[in-house]
Amino acid sequence: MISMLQPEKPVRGPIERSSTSAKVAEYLRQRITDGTLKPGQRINELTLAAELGVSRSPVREALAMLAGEGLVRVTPYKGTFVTPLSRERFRDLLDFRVALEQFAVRRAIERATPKELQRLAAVIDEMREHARSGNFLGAVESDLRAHEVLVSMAASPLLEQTFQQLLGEFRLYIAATIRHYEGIDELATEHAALLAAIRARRRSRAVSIIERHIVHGFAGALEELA
Amino acid sequence: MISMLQPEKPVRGPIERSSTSAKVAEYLRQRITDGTLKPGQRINELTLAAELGVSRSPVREALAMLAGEGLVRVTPYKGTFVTPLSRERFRDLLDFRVALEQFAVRRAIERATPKELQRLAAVIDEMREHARSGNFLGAVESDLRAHEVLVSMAASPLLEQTFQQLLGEFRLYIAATIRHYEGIDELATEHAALLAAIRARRRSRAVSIIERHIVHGFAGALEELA
DNA sequence: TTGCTAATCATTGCCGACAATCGACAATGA
DNA sequence: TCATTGTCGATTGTCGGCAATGATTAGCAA
Repeated sequence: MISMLQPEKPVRGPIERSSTSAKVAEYLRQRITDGTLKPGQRINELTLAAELGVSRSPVREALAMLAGEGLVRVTPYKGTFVTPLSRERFRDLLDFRVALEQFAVRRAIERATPKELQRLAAVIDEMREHARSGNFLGAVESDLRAHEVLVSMAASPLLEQTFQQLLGEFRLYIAATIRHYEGIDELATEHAALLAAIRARRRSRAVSIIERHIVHGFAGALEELA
Repeated sequence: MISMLQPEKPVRGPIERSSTSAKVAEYLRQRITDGTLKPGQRINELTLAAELGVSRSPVREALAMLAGEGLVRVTPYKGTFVTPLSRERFRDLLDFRVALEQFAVRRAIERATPKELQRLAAVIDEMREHARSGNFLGAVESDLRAHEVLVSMAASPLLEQTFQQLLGEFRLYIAATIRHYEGIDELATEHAALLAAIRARRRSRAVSIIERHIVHGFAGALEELA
């Protein structure tokens, strides 16, 4: 079923691997971050190869790439496993994400263009609209997109790459704790406040808003995990 | 010449790939970070495989892992190349490194144990001794080790992994600009000041010291690059 | 039944070979 | 002279197979 392979996502890090293994890698990223492949689950090379209609070689290369990105763990002769969840890991992800986004905010204040700020505003509007109409998942997606836009405003490829990687793993936890999210109505409000602080170039205020937004937003999820 | 392969480094991220490809990966990391393989240089799979006495499969898997880590770039049917240097990239590395280490400093102030602080002090002594005896490379290595210790004090696996990755690429630039480093005598002094600030739990002071230390230390190198 | 040992099976690690593609150079034509 | 096209060698991408390792289960003895 080669048709299951998506047409090689154009924007995903610096990699442009030989279409086949690149497609397998992208396929696996999808399956991992959307929860089809669960944390800790084993990935059988032969099964996967048959499923995608390719041989094991590109599959193994794809797995090696994902191992390099940290999405899976490989134990020699035992197998490849989706990186498992843990409360400590989530705590670490949260803390590190706060650090990354604070950096993003500081840089955004220095170098964001009006156009980019406008784009962020548009995403926030979208978020507000989703919240108003009760579209829970839509609001969460908009929230994530807003964070991506914020990070892109920092104009740092390294930050961007690191954040994308982190966000991939982060989605695992979002998927696993989705029921613990409350107060999506506040999401847009908080983002709007952040945007205002960035526009006003109020560094310390913006930095503390983003921290509160992230920590507060996932406090419940952290509490209920394992 | 299988003997050229190092005995699978135990501490290097989450990976424990099937010894052979893991060894090849480690071998390549060495060659890349010590400058034997220069930025932009092509890596020939067949040559490398023959050189190490293995087949192309583990070589390709190793290259895929390094691609995931960002050390090399793969272009389909054209080849694998060591990630090239650029002034913009160095600028980005510096900025991002500052952000990471500032995070590390803040966390270290909160949770560093006396034992860890003592270990850092020992490395600084070592650094001072190297500088005094004119051991240039030794002092630079001690400096890097001090930064690693600092980062480890933050007790954040994500930070640690990200920093290690960044440091790998950073070494490329250090190797390329090694002649532009002056004032190694000040290195130990600056680290000592940082350690004192951490011990005194003076957050903002420690954060600004680490920033100055990094930015100032590589200003000359940045200037002279390309 | 329980615990240990050994054989069996599934799965991964590695290899050699073949197909696909690229880059360079020569041949052709305007 | 220059651009275009065709060919060839080199290199990469993929495949199927075999060996090595780990997990499972069957067999046996206490």
